[in-house]
Amino acid sequence: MIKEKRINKIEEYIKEHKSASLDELMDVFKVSKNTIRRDVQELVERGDFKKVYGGVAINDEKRANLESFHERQVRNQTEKEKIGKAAADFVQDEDIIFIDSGTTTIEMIKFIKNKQVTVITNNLDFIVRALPYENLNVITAGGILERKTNSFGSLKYMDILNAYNINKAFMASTGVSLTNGVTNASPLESELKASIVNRSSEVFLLVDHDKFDKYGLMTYCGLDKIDYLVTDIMPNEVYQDFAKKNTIQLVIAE
Amino acid sequence: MIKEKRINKIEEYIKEHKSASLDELMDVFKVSKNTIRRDVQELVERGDFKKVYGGVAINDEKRANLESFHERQVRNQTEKEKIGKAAADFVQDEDIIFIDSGTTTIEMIKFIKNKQVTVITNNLDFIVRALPYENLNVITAGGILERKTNSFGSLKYMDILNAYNINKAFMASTGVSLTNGVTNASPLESELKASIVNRSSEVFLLVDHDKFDKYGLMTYCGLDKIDYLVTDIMPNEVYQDFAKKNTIQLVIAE
DNA sequence: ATTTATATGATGAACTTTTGATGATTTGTT
DNA sequence: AACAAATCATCAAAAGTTCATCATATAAAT
Repeated sequence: MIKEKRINKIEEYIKEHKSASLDELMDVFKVSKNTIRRDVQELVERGDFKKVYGGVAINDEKRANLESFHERQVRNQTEKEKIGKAAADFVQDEDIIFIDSGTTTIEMIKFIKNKQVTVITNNLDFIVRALPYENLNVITAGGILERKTNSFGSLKYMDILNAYNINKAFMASTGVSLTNGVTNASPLESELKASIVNRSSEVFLLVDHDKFDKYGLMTYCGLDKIDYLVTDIMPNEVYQDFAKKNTIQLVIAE
Repeated sequence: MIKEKRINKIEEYIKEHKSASLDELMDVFKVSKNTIRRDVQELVERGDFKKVYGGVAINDEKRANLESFHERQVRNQTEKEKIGKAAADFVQDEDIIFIDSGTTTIEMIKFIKNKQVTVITNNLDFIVRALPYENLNVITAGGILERKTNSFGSLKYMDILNAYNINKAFMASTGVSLTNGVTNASPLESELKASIVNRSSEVFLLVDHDKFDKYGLMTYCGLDKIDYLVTDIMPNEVYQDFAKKNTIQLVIAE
């Protein structure tokens, strides 16, 4: 087994057991104590763990932080990345775009990070991941931090949205259906989303295939308000017909 | 299988397993180690992966991102932490406080993380570090992301500030002097800061000793507007006199 | 069908990283 | 203070890498 893999396994092991002695790790991974020591040292330097005499333990200060960023989006990762890429292809230099909260929309960062765009977003993960790329002009309307979605929920209609003419809005949703339209789970965010959809010249909806025929607590716009529906699998005929009738362009990623 | 397809499969494989040894890939994809090596090299050049000894692993760019948060403030760390603690001692449950941007104010997080407070802040580092503590109700006015300070610079007076009656404002400064008052370097933030100082019932200024008798680009309030001056070394008599005359309470940390 | 370009596999020499062993030093416990 | 365990520093063997070269196979273009 290569070192990298072993270190990852050790990381998992410690996370599972909350702590571990060096002898224990030595026994489980069948390498010398010396090697374990070096591996542990590396893990400690990465910041998730702290060294204790004779062993290693999780550093819970940073733990919660890291997990919220690292381990969150896993379900359908590759699909989401594909959808994000397909959507990002529509972004051009000088655009003023809105990026909704959600795990699909955040994947767009990888594909627009070198473009010259103004991004308006309430998505905290996106903001943090945009930090290294100075060409991205990032603006947020602010509001109350919602930890469920790592986003800011607006209290009321925000002035900042009036100041910018949003070109393209990239929206997410917890469920899409013909009868209930585009829905999400957070009342605080609905008003903002609805307002964005109305103001943006072009509206993109990014949803993976298993969001169809489902719906969440609040409807923030009808499906007919969408201009581009970006997803990973061609939806059934009912949606295809609806798209044709309402001039919604279906974009199937990859 | 065509090269492109194989490379994509390898990409998926590595993503799924977090890392892989060359031998492992050789075995799975039934090509020579030489080819695997070339494929891996290409994947590494694309940026998502890094080469490790004996194999390849995912390039955890998120980790680098987070490091920029943790490793940034180093100058006068201990002093700043002390000042942060001294200031945090004034924070009580149910307070509505404002936390300014800056490396001193952010230290307060460690000492208020278990209190029941509403925090209004434009300090992005603070927001991120407050994520794990659900008892902290975090609100931001938003605005344009300024990478120099990792904070949001407001465009204009924000409604959100009217909605909350800020109890205690914990302000930072790049320089303090009797003649120039309390100054900072960012024009975008000055207006917000001035408005906060006016609205908050109690104003705390957190500065370490080497900020005295210096001044920055913009003055956002006179020194007399401050109610508590929290620092690490007792300032000279001129400041002591001024404090006495203007009922400013000097707080010397530790 | 022939040429051309690209992709692959095999080999070997020089080089680098990783590992476990050893012994000296530090740290925690009684 | 005395003891045992843990850590650190150093070193040589083992495993892995890089690079160049060459032969072969496959795909694309004419």
